[in-house]
Amino acid sequence: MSTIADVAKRAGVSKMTVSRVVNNSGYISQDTRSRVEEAIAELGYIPNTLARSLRFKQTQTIALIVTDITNPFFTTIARGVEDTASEQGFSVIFCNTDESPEEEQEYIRVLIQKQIDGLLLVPACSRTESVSLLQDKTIPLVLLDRQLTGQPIDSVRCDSELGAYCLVRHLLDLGHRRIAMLSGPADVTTAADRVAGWRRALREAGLGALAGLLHYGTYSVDGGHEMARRALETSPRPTAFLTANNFIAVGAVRALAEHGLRVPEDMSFVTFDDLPPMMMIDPFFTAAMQPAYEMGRQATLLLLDRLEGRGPAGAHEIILPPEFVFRRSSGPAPDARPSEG
Amino acid sequence: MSTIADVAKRAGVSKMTVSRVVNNSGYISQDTRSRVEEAIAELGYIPNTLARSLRFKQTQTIALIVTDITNPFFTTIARGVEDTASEQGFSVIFCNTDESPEEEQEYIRVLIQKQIDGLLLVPACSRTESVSLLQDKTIPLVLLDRQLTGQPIDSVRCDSELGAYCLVRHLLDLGHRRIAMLSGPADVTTAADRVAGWRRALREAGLGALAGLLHYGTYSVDGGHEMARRALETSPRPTAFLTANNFIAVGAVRALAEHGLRVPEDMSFVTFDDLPPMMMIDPFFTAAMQPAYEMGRQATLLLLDRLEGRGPAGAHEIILPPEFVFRRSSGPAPDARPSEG
DNA sequence: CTGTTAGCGCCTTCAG
DNA sequence: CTGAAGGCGCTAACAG
Repeated sequence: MSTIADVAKRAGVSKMTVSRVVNNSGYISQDTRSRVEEAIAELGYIPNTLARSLRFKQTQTIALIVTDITNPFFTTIARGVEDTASEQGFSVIFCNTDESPEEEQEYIRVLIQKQIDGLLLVPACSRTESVSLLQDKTIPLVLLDRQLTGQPIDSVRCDSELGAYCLVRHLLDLGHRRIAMLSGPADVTTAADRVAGWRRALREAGLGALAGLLHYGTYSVDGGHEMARRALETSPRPTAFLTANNFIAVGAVRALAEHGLRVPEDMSFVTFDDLPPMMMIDPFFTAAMQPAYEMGRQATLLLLDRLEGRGPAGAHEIILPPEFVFRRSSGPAPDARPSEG
Repeated sequence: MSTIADVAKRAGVSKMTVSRVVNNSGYISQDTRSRVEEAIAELGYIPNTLARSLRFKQTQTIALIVTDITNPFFTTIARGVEDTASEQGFSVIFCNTDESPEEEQEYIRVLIQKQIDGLLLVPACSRTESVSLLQDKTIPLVLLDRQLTGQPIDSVRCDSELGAYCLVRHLLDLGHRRIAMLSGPADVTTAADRVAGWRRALREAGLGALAGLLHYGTYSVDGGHEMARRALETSPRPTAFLTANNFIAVGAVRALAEHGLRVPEDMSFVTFDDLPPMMMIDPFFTAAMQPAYEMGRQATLLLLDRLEGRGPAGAHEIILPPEFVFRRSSGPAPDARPSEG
């Protein structure tokens, strides 16, 4: 691994001169410049960013921490982040917490050690311990998708309350009255917001009695499966499900199949997050789609602004609207259907 | 951002003593140790890994470059890599080339600048330019999934030739005789290997005339769509498709639907890579599944061995077998079916 | 236009 | 058991 000193010696100049050539700064005679460039080529010299960062106290690197790297929603966010960051000459370190606050804390520690310039975080829970580390160090932070309790922090998310509200309205319009909510963890803000939207729509429709209709679980296939089983045991049985993310939806559909129930004939179905279009053979779910790529992009732009001391004073909240697709998974409520005889 | 000097001053000791406490090295009296620990806690001191790496000339960081981060096959590999690396105290930088050799070259450059200790690479093409940079610097390299032409390099991959061979045998057993191959880019080794397995199975079955049956394209939904369209124009039309990855499979299924063809009645279908089980409502494809997580894990273990100068002399090739699932997408050939009247 | 000095934060080496 | 000096590779600030 040749260093700037090796190049300098070979070209018969000082290290400073080499540095100037490499960074195109200051005045250099054409003659020495080409001698230096020649030496660089001969040695295959590649500058050491570490040393540079040590001087500049900045690494041109940001990190993105998500809770589940297998979820296409988050990989799409990741693409938005990566594309936007690299446009501006920043590298991204991706981390995956598996929804564990402890892992999150540990990653944040390591990332601070690595001197990242800023962090994009999908928090594993709404508690605020892990980010206090960052705030002590005044490392800019932008929250993605989920919020934290307590003081306001820059954040980019999709309007979950509205999304849930509209999905429920759609079901109400189809004649459904018993609409179960299969949500995420109670201490994750997106789950709480989606419950709030569901609740509002039902209340407005005069359906205040929600006993047995609300279920909390994990944002996973197993979570969806388990909540659906619970929901199917209630009596009278719901005629429609609202699921709070794509994994929950898949788990719930499996549970329905195990019970021999058809969608939408026996159970209508609406969900947050579509399945990845790439992998979809048969588009099926009525869904509130979150603009994942755009969320990643906006969050990165905001963070990079903060790095340069720009952007609005105080915490900035960017809330993007969901898009809706209406497909086969939602149909009329059984008792709202024309009789079949 | 407090430094080791700040802690030293506050504890009334030298920087060296703080360093020894932080790294648990050398002898320290219990008294000074607790004084130092107290100062660390008060200042929220977190060591600067950059400075450390500059001294040690190693960063405890490896990188993984894949060609398509939206493909679940690669994200599963990524999980295997991340889990294994962090077990051993290494961080991972993930990069995405979008199948572009230029992006690949650029990433490798940046990663060398960042002083990564080693690289896991899914090459965008079989040419060898981009990795020569690494070899100059003697940075350990392990290839994943795909190989390069020329000199042998440590690599971990799945047996593509065998996988394709077995899938075609399955189709032959079902009575198919015209089996089209929809493969990836001709200059990607996995695509070539899968073609080779297809070819061998057909040759052994005495079906040497392959005119019009072999198609090369990109590893994408569009690629699959386009190859399937081409394949459907040939006459006589094939009765079965072998697709070289999951995206090609999805694109091909869509093309079939557009032509009003049913699977498997009008066209049988086998593929490499399953769709992600997480996202699957209706398991459908007969597939050769590559052990993605295990590939990531094995590759990382090999790379970490190399970092410590361990492992077999010469290039080490780890070839894992595919697993097979037989599902609804493949059925008897039309003319092999019992007549229906 | 080019070179020298000094220091980013850390740790190895060698004295106390 | 603890500390002082020096250097990892790079560049800003100041000479020349």
